[in-house]
Amino acid sequence: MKNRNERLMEIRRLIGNRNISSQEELLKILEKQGYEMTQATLSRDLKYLKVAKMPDNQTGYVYILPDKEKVVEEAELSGQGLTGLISLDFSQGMAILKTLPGHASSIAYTLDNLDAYEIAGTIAGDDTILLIPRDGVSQSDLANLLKLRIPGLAKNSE
Amino acid sequence: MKNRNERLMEIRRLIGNRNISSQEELLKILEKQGYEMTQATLSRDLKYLKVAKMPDNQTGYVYILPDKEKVVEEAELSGQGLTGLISLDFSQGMAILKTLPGHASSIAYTLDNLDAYEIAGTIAGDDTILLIPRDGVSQSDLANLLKLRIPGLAKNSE
DNA sequence: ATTTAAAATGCAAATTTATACATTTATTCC
DNA sequence: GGAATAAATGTATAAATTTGCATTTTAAAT
Repeated sequence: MKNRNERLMEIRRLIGNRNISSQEELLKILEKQGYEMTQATLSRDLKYLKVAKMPDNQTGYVYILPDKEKVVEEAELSGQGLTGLISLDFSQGMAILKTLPGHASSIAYTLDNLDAYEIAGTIAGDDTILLIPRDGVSQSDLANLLKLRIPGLAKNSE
Repeated sequence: MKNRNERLMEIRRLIGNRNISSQEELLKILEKQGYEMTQATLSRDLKYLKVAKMPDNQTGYVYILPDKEKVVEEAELSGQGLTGLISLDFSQGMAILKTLPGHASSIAYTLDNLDAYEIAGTIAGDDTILLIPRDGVSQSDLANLLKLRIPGLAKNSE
C-alpha cells in the first residue's frame, strides 16, 4: 500500500500540530484531505504510531505523540541551537545542510533532539550535515518538517 | 468517599509500578485492596490524574503517568567494546546506529574490527554511526549480523 | 446544629475505541 | 507470470471509556 506511509505521516503531522480529541474528529480532517478510510483503520494507525490519548483541561482529551513534548522542542528551537544554518539541499533521498564553519555538530545535535519521526539519523562534519530520513519519508515530508521547525531557511533545490 | 486522595495516590502508584491495560483491570486490583468504587469513578480519577493510555507492544495498551520520562535504555555491552550503543535503524539500505554522546567513533572502530564481510565501511560522527553494507547484502543480513554480535540492542524500526 | 453550596459518586446510556473475521491488495518465491 | 504468503482494510460488533443526571457525602457558613 503506497498511501499508507503518507497517511501515517499526515496523521503524525496533524496530531503534532493541532489538538485532536477523538478518532472521529481526526477522521473527518483526513477525509477532507482526500484520505479514504474507516475509523477501524485509524484506530490501527494510531496504535501503530503509538499515539496516546491524554486528558486535557481545554478539550477533555488530546492525542499526543509518543516522543517528547512539542512545546519544549519548539521553545528550544526558537531560542537558539540553529544559528549558523545556511542552506538545505536534497540528494540521494537525503538532506544535506550547509552551515557556517564549525557549526555543523551543534546544529545536528539540535536536529537529533527534535526526536522527529521523519529523521532516522544525522552525521555532522565541520560545515555540513547529512540527514538520513526514515524509509517511507518523502522529500516533501522532510522539507515540510524542516521548514516548520526552521523558519527562514534558504532552500536550494526542490 | 472517606479518602479520595489516598485512592488517587494508590492509583498513581499502581500505574507507575505495573503495566495496567484497562480500567477494569485496575478496578479489580483496587477492589482487592479494599477500595469500593465503580469504573465510572475510576475513569474520572484517571482524567483527574491526567493518566494517558498508550499503545504497547506487549499488552496492547498501557496506562502511563503524565510525567513519566522515557529512560534511555543502556545496553550492557561492556564486554565487547560496544558500551554506549543505544539503537539501530535501517534507512536507504544502510544502518544508522545511535550511541551515547562521544561514543560513536570507538564503537565504529570495534565494528570495523569485526572484519565482517557484510560491512563495507563505517562513518562515525559524535553520537551516530552510518554503516554502509557491501553490495548485495540485504537489510536482514545486516540485522542478523548485528543482532548476533550485539545482543540486547534495541531496534527502532519495526 | 441546620442550612447551603460544592464535590464525589453511582447508575445507565451514549460515545468512543478496539478487534474478530472476511476480503482485498500487495509482496515474495518459484 | 502465477501461486503462495503476508499485509492492509472494511464491516460489524464487542469492549472500553466517558458523561448526563440524580443522589449522597463533605465542607462551609452562620
